Amino acid sequence: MPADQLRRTRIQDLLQSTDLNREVLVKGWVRTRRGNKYVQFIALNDGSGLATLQVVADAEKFPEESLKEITTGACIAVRGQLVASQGKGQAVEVQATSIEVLGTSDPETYPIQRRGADQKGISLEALREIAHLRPRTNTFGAVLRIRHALAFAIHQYFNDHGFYYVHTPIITGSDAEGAGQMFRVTTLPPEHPPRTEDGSVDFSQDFFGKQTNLTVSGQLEGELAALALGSVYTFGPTFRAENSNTARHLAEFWMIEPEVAFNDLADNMDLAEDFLRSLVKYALEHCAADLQFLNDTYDKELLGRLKFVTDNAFQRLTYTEAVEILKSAKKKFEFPVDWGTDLQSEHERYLVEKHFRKPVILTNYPKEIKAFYMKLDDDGRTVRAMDVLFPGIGEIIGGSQREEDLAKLQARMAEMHVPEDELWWYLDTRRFGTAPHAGFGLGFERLVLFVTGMTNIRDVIPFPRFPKNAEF
RNA sequence: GCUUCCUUAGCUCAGCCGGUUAGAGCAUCUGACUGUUAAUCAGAGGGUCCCUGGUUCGAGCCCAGGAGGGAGCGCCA
Repeated sequence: MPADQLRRTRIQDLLQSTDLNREVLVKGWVRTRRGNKYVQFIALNDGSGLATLQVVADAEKFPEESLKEITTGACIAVRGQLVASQGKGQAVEVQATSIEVLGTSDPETYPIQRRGADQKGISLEALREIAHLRPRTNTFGAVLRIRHALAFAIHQYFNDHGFYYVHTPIITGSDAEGAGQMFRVTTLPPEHPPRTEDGSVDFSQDFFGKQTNLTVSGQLEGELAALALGSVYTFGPTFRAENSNTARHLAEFWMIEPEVAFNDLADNMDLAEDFLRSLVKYALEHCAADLQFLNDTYDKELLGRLKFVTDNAFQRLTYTEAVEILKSAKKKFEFPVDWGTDLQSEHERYLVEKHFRKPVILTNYPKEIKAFYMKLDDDGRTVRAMDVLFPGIGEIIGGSQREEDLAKLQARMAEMHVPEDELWWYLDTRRFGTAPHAGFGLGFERLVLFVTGMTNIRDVIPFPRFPKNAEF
């Protein structure tokens, strides 16, 4: 094949190739270059995997002066022979015949230099300041590949189980979804918005002719779709304008929300558990090298924890049973446990990490501490809610069987001061062919947190959005 | 939003009781070395000690205010 018709090969594919002594073309970013006046070695990475390809440049073809621009961070295209390696660190390498520098990288100012001996390298906090370059690191390459694999596995799971992917709106006309503070969407001039006669902002002149916000949940629209298509799910961005400063919250995050007609709470738990387990299993099977790297680098118990989730049933118990366990626990809690109040992080962590030592599904919470749309239990005190609690993460899933009875739903809305007129379309589902149904929300980044073993949610999304930060 | 800790070279960090010209490792640059792979060895350059004000003969260090960051909590996914 003529050289100029040669097509680029992904480095990951080359490293697994047994078809040696052929001409190849690779393109990627230089991790390191080292050597002497006779031979130079370039470690090249193209993002197709964690491992680098060793490119060998002999001095007879490449005098050292010609390699000046091949510095850490530079982008190069290499033609050469794929050969068995003479060195010990790799099975194959590329003996270069030509190297083209596609993009230089000033070594004095490129911030991601190779990590040296006896030092920790750039901290995750420092990398957050250079989020535009951090995908070049081993850690973020691994996290982003795993994030992709999990997203793919989610679609595959639902497709294989007869679910339809519905696209719920990102801009919503409702501000009564009950899931938190919303970001306003408007095209009105911020300095001098049009006013009505009573002095308030005249949103009838806004783009949509009314107040609009970014969605905090696709659930209500998901319920509409489930009551037509049977089994559906959403997977999209979600926005919360809460001033949350924690390692588990983002202002912009991705949420997966399955909703299934005719499912009750037990079906909902079965779905959540099987779903989570299959996603973890997918990652273990398809991201072995990246997970091994994260296990070795950050958390020696990561792989063990993931395998534990795939091999063991989650512990299911009611809120009432959990309160009894916590009350009889010897541990002194900062906040007292009492039936009717929501569990604190320390209580959830005790149940998951100390008492059961496995993922826990808590159900049947007091109605006062849960959303208006959850189905009332027969005792009139609790609702058919479920929270899935994971070690290190806390609440990874929140869901419920929904109240399908129109009168009971309206009564709950009145109790909780949810305006009926804004949700007339939602109530219509209970007027026309209502049906039992259930669903839940899974925070995608919390799933990625658990699977990667990262400890801050800002490190599992490419460009995190959180209070006081919308750079990049 | 609350509590608490932190901010010194590109990165990771020392810096004693407030006392001369600010320290290390790595990175970067220069040189040496015939296959390296956390390469090795020698040398060099590199500082708004987060900002503002104060105390003091003298502040990286003490005090006040501000900014930014981490951890924990609340809200939740």
